[in-house]
Amino acid sequence: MVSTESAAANELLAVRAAELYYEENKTQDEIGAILRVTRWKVGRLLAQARERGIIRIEIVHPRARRLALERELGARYGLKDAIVVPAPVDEVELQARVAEAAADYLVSVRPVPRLLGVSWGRTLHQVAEALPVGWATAVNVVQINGGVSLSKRPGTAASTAVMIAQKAGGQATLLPSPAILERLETKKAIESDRTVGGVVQMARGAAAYLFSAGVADTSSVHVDSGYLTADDIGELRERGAVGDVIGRYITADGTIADPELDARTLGLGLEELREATTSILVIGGEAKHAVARAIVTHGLCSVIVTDEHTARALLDDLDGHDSGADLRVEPAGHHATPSEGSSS
Amino acid sequence: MVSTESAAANELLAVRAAELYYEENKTQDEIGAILRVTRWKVGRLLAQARERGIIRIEIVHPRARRLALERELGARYGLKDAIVVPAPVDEVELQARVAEAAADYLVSVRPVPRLLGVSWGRTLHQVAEALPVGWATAVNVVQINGGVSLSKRPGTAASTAVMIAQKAGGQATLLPSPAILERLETKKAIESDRTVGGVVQMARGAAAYLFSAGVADTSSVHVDSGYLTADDIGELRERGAVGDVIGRYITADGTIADPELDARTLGLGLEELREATTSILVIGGEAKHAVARAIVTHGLCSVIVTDEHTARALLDDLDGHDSGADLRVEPAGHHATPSEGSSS
DNA sequence: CGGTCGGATGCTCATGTGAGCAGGCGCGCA
DNA sequence: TGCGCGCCTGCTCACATGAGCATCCGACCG
Repeated sequence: MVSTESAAANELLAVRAAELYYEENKTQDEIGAILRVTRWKVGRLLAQARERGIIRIEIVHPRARRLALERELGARYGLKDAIVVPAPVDEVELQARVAEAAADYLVSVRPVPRLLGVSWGRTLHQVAEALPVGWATAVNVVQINGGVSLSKRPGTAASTAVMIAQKAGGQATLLPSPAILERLETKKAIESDRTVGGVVQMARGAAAYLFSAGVADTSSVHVDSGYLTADDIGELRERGAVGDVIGRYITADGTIADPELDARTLGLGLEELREATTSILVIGGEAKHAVARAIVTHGLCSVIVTDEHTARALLDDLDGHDSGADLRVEPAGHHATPSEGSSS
Repeated sequence: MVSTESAAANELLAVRAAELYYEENKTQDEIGAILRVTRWKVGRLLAQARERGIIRIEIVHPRARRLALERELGARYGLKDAIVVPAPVDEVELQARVAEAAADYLVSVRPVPRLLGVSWGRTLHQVAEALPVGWATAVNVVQINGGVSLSKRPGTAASTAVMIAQKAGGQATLLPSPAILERLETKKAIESDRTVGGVVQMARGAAAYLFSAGVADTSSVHVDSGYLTADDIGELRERGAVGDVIGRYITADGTIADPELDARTLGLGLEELREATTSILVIGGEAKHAVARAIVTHGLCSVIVTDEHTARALLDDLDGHDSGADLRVEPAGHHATPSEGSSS
């Protein structure tokens, strides 16, 4: 077969052309002279080499992004925006990068929200730290779910909201209440208290929300903080909980795992999150793929900031995961992205 | 320090620009619009990103080459040509690629040698196999050092020369003699035999030589073939031998390790190799760095075909090299390579 | 044997891109 | 404060490049 033979020869030519073009910075014309082909053919060889993946261009930088994945994610789940950072091998580094990216994104959000609702946790704390002083002017911050001032961990809950507000020269309004109350009556009582209910009311009016999610396991801050026991987590998992969003445990279906527990959970509800125009989910790492999937497939966020592994996991279709999305992978992104990207 | 801050900002801009340019195929003008800078600045950011190594362009293909290393090698050792292939993790694969590259090179040698002198060994056998049928027309081949027809290995010695000749539609002239004789007298006697001496004489007239080199250890084909014992190798190593070239063991200084042994070695001498206009060394793999160095530093080859690790080892300067390798790695290559490469 | 089709080839032309240069800006130094 | 000095900016212009098109060649089929 002559065609096979010439195809192989062409591929070799393409490799030589690519070397001369990308490594030696020669012009296509010069390459043509060297390889004894016309410069147009050189151009075609190079195009071919790029298509076939012979040439790999990679941007190696901690702040690099994965725009292709961002587009795919956004298109697949109808997000307003998606930010995907390359995943380093180191989990700690990964969390740092995601947080940094979230901070970058927050800075660039337009219009600048006058009031920003935030949850708390390890991730959000890192985001707060990554924000530059003066990242915005006069942005007030309100805490959207009950928090742990009692935690032994340095700077959780309150300090996160405060730091974000401070760095924007705004006021922070905290939610002075536990995340989960032991008795429903207590929760109702505390909720009706002006200082608590008022904050929740204020949170409902936030122009944007910034939140993360936790995994339903014993490493959760809820266990650390004493709101839940290992047994509680065990039961939640039996009910299909994959993780929590602003304190509320959800299943892969995006439904509340334990309504009774949820009723005792104080703060913004999932509906408010779903209906918000800007709700930014910051989430990264292997362990959180399941929660992340639950959140994006059920419209609980309009923006996601994550790492490329999580992004790919979200785009990979898992054939059989009961109840929920039954996604099917499309070959590749031929999405003719008509709109210009946003995020600068 | 304002400069630090703006430099960091610039770097981020460069990263964003690179992403949009290389991953999204946007024009510099478009990128300028997105990042709110002029298109000239975008051009400069991209140039900066390339310089700083933020953008990594790699050509992933088994037949790819390392032109930069080739140029450096050629310049450093005054070679006519150097062929460097990327090194895969797998040693077997590496040998295959080097052999393939050597075959490619041989095909492209101009003027086409009417008579080609070849040695034998595992490497050269692979080269012979990698040559396409009809790689040249009417190229005759002559064996340049004594060979093992007796070896248990399939297709060594004779078959290598024969295969190369056959594929070029030429005649192969073999050297019907052992590589190393036990007694000097025997060697002299056999050498003076017309059928042997004539071949050696013919070999001296070859227009080009193709050869590899062996390591001075017990895995050598010389040991396998029974020409040398493990003890012989031990003694050679004590005398500083790093390996053999067409059957002759040399030290890192490029001198004959054991003159007495060498006198009993039949075939072309090192001087003939050194003075040849085209002598192509095919060598790859970790173990052969020392021999390779001895060969190139002492002008025994005019062309080298190797892998990138070997190439880098050859370019790394070792301060004190007294026979035993005592390598010292230098930070990186800032070697200004002034001359344009040759190899087509 | 002649017709037709698909893919590759070499071209024209519009656009994209890099080199080189004048001006401006901020910094350091007196 | 005033005066260079060097770096950065935005520009012109020449060149490199990719899109689109007419043509050619070989393969396949009636």
